[in-house]
Amino acid sequence: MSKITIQEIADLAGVNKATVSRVINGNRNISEKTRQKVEAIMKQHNYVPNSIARGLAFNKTFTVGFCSDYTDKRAFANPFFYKVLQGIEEIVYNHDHMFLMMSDHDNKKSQSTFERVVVERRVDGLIIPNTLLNERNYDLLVKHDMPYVVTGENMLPRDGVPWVDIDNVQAGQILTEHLIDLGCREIMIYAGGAAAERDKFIADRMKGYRKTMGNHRLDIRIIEQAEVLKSLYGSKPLEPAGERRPEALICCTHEQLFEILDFEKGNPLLSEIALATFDDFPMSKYMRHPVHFVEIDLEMMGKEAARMLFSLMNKEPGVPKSVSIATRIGS
Amino acid sequence: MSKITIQEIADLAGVNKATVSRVINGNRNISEKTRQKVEAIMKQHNYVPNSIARGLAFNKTFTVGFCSDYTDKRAFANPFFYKVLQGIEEIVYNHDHMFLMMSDHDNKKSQSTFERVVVERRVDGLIIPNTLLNERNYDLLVKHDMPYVVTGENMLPRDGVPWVDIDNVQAGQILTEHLIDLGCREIMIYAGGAAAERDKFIADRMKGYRKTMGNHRLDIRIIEQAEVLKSLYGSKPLEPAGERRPEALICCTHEQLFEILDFEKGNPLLSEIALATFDDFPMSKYMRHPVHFVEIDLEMMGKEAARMLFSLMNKEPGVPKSVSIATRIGS
DNA sequence: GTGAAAGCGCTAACAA
DNA sequence: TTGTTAGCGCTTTCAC
Repeated sequence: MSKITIQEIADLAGVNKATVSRVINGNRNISEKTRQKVEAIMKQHNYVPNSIARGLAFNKTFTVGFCSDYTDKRAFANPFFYKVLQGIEEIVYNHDHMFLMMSDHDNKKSQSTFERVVVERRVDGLIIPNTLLNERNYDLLVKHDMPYVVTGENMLPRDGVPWVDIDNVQAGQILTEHLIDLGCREIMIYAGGAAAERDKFIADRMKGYRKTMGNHRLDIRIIEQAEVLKSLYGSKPLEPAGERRPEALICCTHEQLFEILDFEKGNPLLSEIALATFDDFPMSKYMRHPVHFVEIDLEMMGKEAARMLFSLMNKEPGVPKSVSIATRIGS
Repeated sequence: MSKITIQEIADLAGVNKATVSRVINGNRNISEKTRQKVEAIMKQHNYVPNSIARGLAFNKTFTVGFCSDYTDKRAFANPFFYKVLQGIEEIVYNHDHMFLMMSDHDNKKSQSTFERVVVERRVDGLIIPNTLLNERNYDLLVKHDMPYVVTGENMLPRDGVPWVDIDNVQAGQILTEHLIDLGCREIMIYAGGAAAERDKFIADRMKGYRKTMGNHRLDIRIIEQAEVLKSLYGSKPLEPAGERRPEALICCTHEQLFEILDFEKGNPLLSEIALATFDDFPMSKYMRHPVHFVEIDLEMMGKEAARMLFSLMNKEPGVPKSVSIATRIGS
């Protein structure tokens, strides 16, 4: 079954298929009588226009794509990553579009998936993580005039790249503020080696920390290596100020948090420190060492990205080129 | 740009577009010379056939869909759910198809997303969770002759529904076996009220437990309510056998595990018991109360589902109507 | 207000 | 081996 076409509906209704098309597309140049008749027939036969044919005629796919970074296995393995998808998905379907999800495999043959999707015009717009926006992909998008939005702050030195990210500076601030509220004064931040230089979001979180500590006239203490923590409890601490015991440690990423947690075993003194990090996860309340979290609304991030993309696709004027999403302390 | 069509390539090569089409589709009835010339032109102009037009001509979309159960918020919120997606995605793109992901919103207007996708033939095949295979959707799939595979054992009383699931009986067995290996003898299983009747996978896990306990001539102890655990340590235990202290407790789902963990706080005695459940998660090693896990290869489940779907789409003979995937004890 | 016809970009008979 | 022609199902001028 299911092969019912616009022509058959037209025949059944005794009209031309152009008329049926007008009904489908809500064209107003049509008598109420005809419209009703055609609609009745369509309903009766459960007629639904073939989206492929429509796409061909409109030169549109009514589909939005999301391309994840396959090389970054962690991203795909990260459960929270998917909250973003969920947010996107909701907006996309509210706009009566479909949602094509892919990861950027290099295909054995010829092109990467990303390239294929752009070049074949399988979608009308694309959302990609900032890690995927390199020179090559940027050029591809521009050349093919494909609307897109980047999740995570854009790192490519190009102007006008639309992106959506959480406000990492603000996140660093409220987390630090929260620890201060809790009574901590000696608050350290673990930046993990060169990570802060590589990843701007880490640098931003640190900036928020710095700012808040400054506001409260508290000393900034940045840890580069977990090993440093050991000496903090020695008889001769690194800090010239002497015996100031650290009370809290902010980890900029979950990986860093894990590193500290692993490190903790050989270092029981660490267990006296309040641990804190960004982005809660389901099992956090059952952890051996309690951890303070910032709540990051990744679903909102997905939604904002999708909204921005539709604005771009519709060529709406005055679309902001970037959106930062505020975070809050989890309850 | 990017608007280059088959016709223009044909003109450039001085041949008919049918000839170009033959080159594209690897038709062998073509001279090597012409093929080379056409291929050169295509390459030179980065020509890629428009997938929509191809789809229309072939009456195929080269796309496979996955529909998640939106009403089951837990499923979408469950991080592990996405490992399945990852598995599907890999197979789908290896088959040179696209992957359309959706959840089954009821659309404000007219139909549900699921229905739209099936009816508009947006995909050539569909993977859906068993929770979504109700009478209505089943009829829709059959009526529209849409190939599909179900993840999770099929619960709808229909024959020939193709499904992929993990082997829950086997999972129950190896988890029980593992606890026995660890020296536990008094092993309980927490089935959580009417859950076992509602969800077959719970019943299956219990079946595996029963079987293994029987093999080892150990007593089966099924807990229906967490409260029962309290009395086990009382002076007059419920069990007629008297003072047999439970040594391990198997929780059939993560929700049950959480329930027990929450319960544990008011019940310090519980902390002596070994806890076990199915399907590991990233943070498990940092939990206050160590938990034993069965490793469930959800990615494999996705892969098998996708493979089965392609077999169905290609009308291969002798496709097995269901696949059970073995689990193992995590390291 | 409605119909006829051309065309979206591609494939697939059928001829030559 | 290649070109011609007729669709695939829909939209959209342009007449009437």
